[in-house]
Amino acid sequence: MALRFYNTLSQQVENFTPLDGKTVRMYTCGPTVWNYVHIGNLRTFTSQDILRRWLQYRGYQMMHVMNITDVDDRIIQQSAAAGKSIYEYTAEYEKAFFEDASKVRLQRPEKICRATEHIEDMVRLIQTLEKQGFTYSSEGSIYFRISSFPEYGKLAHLHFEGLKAGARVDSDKYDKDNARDFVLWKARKEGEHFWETPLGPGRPGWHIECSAMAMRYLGETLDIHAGGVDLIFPHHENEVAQSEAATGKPFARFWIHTEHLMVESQTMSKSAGNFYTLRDLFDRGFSPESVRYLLAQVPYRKQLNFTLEGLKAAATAIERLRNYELRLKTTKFAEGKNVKIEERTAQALKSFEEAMDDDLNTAEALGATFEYVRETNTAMDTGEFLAGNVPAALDFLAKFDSIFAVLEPSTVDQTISLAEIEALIAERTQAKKARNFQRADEIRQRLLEHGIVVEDTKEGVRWKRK
RNA sequence: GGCGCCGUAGCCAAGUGGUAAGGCAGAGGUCUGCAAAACCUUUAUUCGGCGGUUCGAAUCCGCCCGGCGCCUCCA
Repeated sequence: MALRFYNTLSQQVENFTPLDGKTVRMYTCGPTVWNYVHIGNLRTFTSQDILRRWLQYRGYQMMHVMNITDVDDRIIQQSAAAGKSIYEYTAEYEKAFFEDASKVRLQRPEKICRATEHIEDMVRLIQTLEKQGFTYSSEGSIYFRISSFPEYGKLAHLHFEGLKAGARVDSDKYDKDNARDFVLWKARKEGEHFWETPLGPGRPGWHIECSAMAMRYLGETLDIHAGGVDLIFPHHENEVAQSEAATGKPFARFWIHTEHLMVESQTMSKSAGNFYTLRDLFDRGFSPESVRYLLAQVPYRKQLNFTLEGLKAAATAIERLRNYELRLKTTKFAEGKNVKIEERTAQALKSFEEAMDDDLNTAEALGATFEYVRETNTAMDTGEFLAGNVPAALDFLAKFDSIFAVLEPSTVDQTISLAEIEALIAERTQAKKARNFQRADEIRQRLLEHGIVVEDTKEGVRWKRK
């Protein structure tokens, strides 16, 4: 079966191929850098990371653009409260975002772009819309007239015909013809950051940045546009309207949206305030890999219930995979190659790939992986697994990790050197030979304090980092 | 009111017409000086409830119950 994704636009799973057959041009809505990102944000970014990793696995080149929203109402408000310029204020959170992103092993998009550095692109796009009659001005602000774009609502599948203008929204405080019209350019307000432009002094509306930057770097029609489900309306809907009104071409072929997560079965939102940041979880002793694993294990289109118990389970599951990898790398298997096991390895890889091709079914992909691990562990116990089977097994594991990226431990104790570890282990082996188990256990305990676990196997001692 | 999603073992979760993957936790066992690791056995005759369609349904249809989302800033 071909690679396929659920497309919000069609509400169906569709086969995916990039327009030019080679390079996937993808735009994702990045963070608004007004605060630390929380795990809800990270779920979306992690699912997009899995998406881009899988596209690359399938042989495509990536041209992935992610924006940084560094000017909006909250930023203006918060920076003013902190007595900083918006640039000073957002620099701190942008830096924190990239630190967090790298902790959970998000690949860096090919292009990162800041809204404040693309004001000219936005102005030009607004001018194009003005010339074509899609806009109107009111008190220095410029609005998009949704009644001029008949397909408005096609992404979010909302139908507005029956609704009276202003029926649901308090339109008094806006100088809009229709309450659902949205602002492209906001007139300057006293004390607020503004740009002097041909449109007059002011700042961009929220939606225009994504259209302007996406089209600037990716052209008028993107292969994929992704974000969290809450962005479908109005953000993405408005992007569709303004972009397609300007170009007359489809803005994005695939719209891929990640479901929200819940925390301990409660809804989570910035406004509700019940959210964890990555830093909170590190403080509780959880590793970045555990967070990544937990976020990645539930398919992106399903709500994920984030719990601390789930994080512990994730940590244990990762341990199991690491132990398996260690066993593959350290065991002296009998010579030869078991054909049945080679076939089983190929089959496991195929199951893994088919699961990922199927709209990124990570749960199924993990199932295929663990099933294989259990079966080959058994084969190792019975001696059926031979030295010649190791390369293919390691290859499968490497492929798994090229997507999930959890096998490499991220915390390494630097207070003890390799030489010291080896020396202590040698001493312990001697102590054991002399049946001085007290000394042997003492050494094992001491190493454990450095996060090193010593294991006695049939073939001798081996150690690993916890 | 409109649109959409979900409800599978203690927890997480796959499976969308052919007789319940996987992970974690629990119990027992093998191995071990003790551990660790690994393996084995065990844990849902059943998939929110009630009807219907079918040779056959967790999977399709109807109704009901429960949870969530969007229609307003939000990943």
